[in-house]
Amino acid sequence: MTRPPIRIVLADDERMVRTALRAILSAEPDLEVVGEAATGAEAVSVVREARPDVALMDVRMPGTDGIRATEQILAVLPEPPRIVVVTTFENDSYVYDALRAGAAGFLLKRADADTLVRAVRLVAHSDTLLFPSAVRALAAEHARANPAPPAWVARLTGREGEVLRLMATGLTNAEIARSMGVGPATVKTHVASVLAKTGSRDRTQAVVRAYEAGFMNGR
Amino acid sequence: MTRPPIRIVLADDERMVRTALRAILSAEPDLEVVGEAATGAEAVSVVREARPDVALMDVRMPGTDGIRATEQILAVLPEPPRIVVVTTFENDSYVYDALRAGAAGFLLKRADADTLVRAVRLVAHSDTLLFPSAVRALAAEHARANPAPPAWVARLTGREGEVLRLMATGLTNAEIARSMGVGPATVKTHVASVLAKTGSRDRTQAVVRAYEAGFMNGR
DNA sequence: ATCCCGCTCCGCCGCACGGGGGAGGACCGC
DNA sequence: GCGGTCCTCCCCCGTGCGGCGGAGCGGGAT
Repeated sequence: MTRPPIRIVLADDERMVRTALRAILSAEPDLEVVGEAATGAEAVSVVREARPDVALMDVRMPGTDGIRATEQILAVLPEPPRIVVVTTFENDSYVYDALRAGAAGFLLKRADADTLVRAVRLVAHSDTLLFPSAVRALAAEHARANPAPPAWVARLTGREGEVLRLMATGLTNAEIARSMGVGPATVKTHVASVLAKTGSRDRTQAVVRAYEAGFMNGR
Repeated sequence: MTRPPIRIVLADDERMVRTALRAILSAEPDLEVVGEAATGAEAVSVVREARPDVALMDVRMPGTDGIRATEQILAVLPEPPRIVVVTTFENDSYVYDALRAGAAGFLLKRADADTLVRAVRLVAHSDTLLFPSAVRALAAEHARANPAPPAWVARLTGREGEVLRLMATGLTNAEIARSMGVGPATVKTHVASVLAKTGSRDRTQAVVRAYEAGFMNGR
């Protein structure tokens, strides 16, 4: 069962990293590096030209980063490569973005050569492997849970934001006033502004908007 | 580089499934089925005896299901096997539970033999593979985003639940009444019950509770 | 047959809330 | 200096909301 070699594109802004990766991967007979890129934009065009099976994509790159490049590749190409996103720290928020962008895999730079090779073979050969729709669903849920905040969030002034947060904990105007150390009339003014800017008629609607907008994420 | 064979335990309540899995896996020289179990409890004891490298765990089993068995195995054994959870439908809520329980992999029953074998080799050989802490973090976030609903959720009657959902979209009592096809007085009664059962004084507080309790997950 | 519960309504009352005004002071940029 | 924004606070008024008590009706349990 001899398969054609796995075609790989490397995208990393540091030449040394690319060289190291190429050395590791080229040592395997079934792997073949067919292109390199130093920027996100370059990665997109190189992938479009070389049509690899797998792309190793660094997150931090000048210009368009690896995440955006991943999005663009998956959006543009009809049969995109499996994209493995590479980063240094595992607890990066990049992880979520990478999965959401459609990355097939996620790899740490500190990974040893064996792990790297195995990961490449894995994503290349598997149509749907270990975490098929599961990860996708989790990432989608993450996206649903952390949507892009609406425009009105930015328009809220500092005080109005405070008031909205307190509103969204179920406090009355009087309680908010005490909590903020101002008069009730002031709170009423801020509440009115919040209602206007959020397009709500109720404080209840404003609270709903706050939650739906992810404004209350983090207490 | 000849390694010792990968020791595998199969846990599935259907004998035919176990037989089929054993047939597929035994055909590979580097795989060895060292035990079978038909229930979750049995799986725990068999794994404890046989000390396999990998356990294929069906979710639906009489008594303790695969998820609980996974939890117990990982909690009890010092060097637990890599557990691959097997189920029929990929959009099961089991997926989240499996990942949260600490399953190393997730496999669909419709997977072909090649995928199955590859998955087993994969989880067996990899200390930390493609989605190391990423999946764990996502699953943890899922757990945080979907906490166990408070007791009052169960106490709500059907109508009260409907009213709460409509409240939590920012509707007034009159609008809820129209939306439900009942009189405003009826809605007031239900609202009062909801406030009492949720321990809220406001409709606003009730809405907050609804969101915090994950009551509004899914629009 | 009885009780309990859920769903459906009614009236009355007090009040926090929201709308519509206005006003003064602090800060910033042109 | 002057306009703009933000924060602060005031009054009046209408009303949606929530608390209280009561009532009829149907179904399931005992």
